[in-house]
Amino acid sequence: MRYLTTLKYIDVVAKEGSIRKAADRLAITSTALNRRILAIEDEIGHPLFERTPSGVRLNTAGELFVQHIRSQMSDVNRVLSQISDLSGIRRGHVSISSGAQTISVFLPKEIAEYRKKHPGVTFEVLRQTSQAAVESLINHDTDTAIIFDSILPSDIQIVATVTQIVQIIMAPDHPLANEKSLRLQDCLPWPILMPRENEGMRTLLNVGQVQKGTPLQTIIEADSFDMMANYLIHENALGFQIPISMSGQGGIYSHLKGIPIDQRDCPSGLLHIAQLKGRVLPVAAAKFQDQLVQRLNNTFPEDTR
Amino acid sequence: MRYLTTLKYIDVVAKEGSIRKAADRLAITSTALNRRILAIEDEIGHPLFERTPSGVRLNTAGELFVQHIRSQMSDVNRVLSQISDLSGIRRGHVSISSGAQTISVFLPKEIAEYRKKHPGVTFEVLRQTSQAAVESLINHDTDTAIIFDSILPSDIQIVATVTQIVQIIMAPDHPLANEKSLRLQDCLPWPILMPRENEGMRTLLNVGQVQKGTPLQTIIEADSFDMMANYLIHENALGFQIPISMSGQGGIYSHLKGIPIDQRDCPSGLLHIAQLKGRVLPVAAAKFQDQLVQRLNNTFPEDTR
DNA sequence: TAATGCGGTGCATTTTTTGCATCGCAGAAA
DNA sequence: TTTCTGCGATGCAAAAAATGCACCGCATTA
Repeated sequence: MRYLTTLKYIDVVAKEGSIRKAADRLAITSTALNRRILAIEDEIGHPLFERTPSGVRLNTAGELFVQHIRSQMSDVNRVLSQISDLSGIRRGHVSISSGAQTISVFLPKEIAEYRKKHPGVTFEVLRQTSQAAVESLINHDTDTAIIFDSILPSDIQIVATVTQIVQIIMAPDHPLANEKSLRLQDCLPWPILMPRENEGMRTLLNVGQVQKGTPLQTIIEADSFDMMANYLIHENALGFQIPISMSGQGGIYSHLKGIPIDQRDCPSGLLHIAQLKGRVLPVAAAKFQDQLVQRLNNTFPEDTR
Repeated sequence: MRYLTTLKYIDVVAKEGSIRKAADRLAITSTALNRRILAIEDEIGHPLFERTPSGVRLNTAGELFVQHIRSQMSDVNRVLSQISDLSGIRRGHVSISSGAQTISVFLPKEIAEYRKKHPGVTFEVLRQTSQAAVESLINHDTDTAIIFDSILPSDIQIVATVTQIVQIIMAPDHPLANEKSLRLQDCLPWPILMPRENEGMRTLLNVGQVQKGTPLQTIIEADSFDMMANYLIHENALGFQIPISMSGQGGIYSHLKGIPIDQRDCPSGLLHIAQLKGRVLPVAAAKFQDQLVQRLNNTFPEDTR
């Protein structure tokens, strides 16, 4: 969209923090870019950027304006895809923020299924922490997010929520593999693979550890659940995972055993589907989100609100 | 905003239904305008207008796009006024849809009070029927609306609601002037001034008339409540009005007597403050709306939800 | 059948945008 | 300290885009 170029330029400058760098990325001269910015600042009657010796930085007005720009640009895309829809074929692009828990098993299956129905739709999947996912939603970088966390800020709209009980995973020949439920004490003798601090699950586990003062022997801290799962094949250690990550057939998790932690030791977590509040999603994204919500509610119906 | 010119042009063309007329109004040549439209249609990859021998008309894609345009333009204004706010003074513009009931007494008072606090804010008041008010909200022609009607479509967000009992108004020396409450039967002997069909109040009165089969002697049908009120000074007739229209001191209503209709004959009406659902209002409009809501809730606290 | 009013197009002109060379300025490096 | 580097801003000429004029083809209407 030609009429959005200036806006796009401003957005890039804001992101790069330098007119020259942005100009480089946009394949134009810094002069041209600089003048466009001066022109629009003049039109608004208020500067948008603060000039520093090392570049530019958004001021308050700029923050407001850039936020507006992003919302406009994503709205244009939505309308454009709606218009494309009129010709029959569903085209579009969906971009998703996902936690490490759902990205490897759950999401590929859902995307594949959606693309069977609408081959014209393309996807973009970002693996992010909860905070990063929230930021991406706010910046209009992603349309929808799957977030494993208890609390979300108020400018995020929660579209669906299911409860996920944390499970302890281990090799199938592990001595604990036949228990029905495990307490944290039971894990003390074994080496532990722990999710990293900024993963939502770690928060839940911390509750248990702090409350009970249980000193788990953490031997590996990682932000990849797949890596941890694969490690369990080689050493008789214990890892953590939530049901949704293990739901698919095939893959590493079919060779592992998962046993729920006793609720007294570790609260169950909440898995949310979320989007930016008040935003109208592009058709493709909205439909895909619908599918996610339905799948979640059907797969984990125990959640009674 | 220069980058919005093309959008603005499209909006005008859509409204005028003709490129040449629109070009005239925009003070440019039809050629230039025509080419801008062709260019953007080309860019979108889909025509926005249907060409007829007598002009152009929006097609479905166009409808979608124009709606988007309007929302963009009003959002720009909101952001711009927010940016102005940063410099201290509150500037802005509020445009209001109002029914005939509130426009002459209630609104002027509220606007005057608001402007005492924020002299930089300008106002635009449209006297409209409920349906027209709803349309104006949807088209982003107005920011907020005061609507006297029972049901509103779902794309309108009701911000506040108060109950208004219909009153029968008359000269203070009218034989009925000392009653505490009146039934429709009591009005039969007197000439009646009736609001027009598309006023919300008429709907309420119809309920009573149809139910009871009461044949009122309507001598004047008008869409101006002020006109009807002024008429009552000259003939011993009866008119209708709701409390909010009479609340101010001074003006014609201080010389008239208002007596509530018995609830069995005429249901009480609902007065709503409403806006377009999902829309973020400009600061000035939002603040003014807040003031209206507070005033309404304070003046008519009987509404207990 | 002529006249009117509509949107679309070729071409010259005007306006806007861009790129190049260059300035002044403020930290970083020597 | 001085030098150097990288930043945004600006004057000027070239390139690109938007505009206006004259005109076309077409459908409706008087």
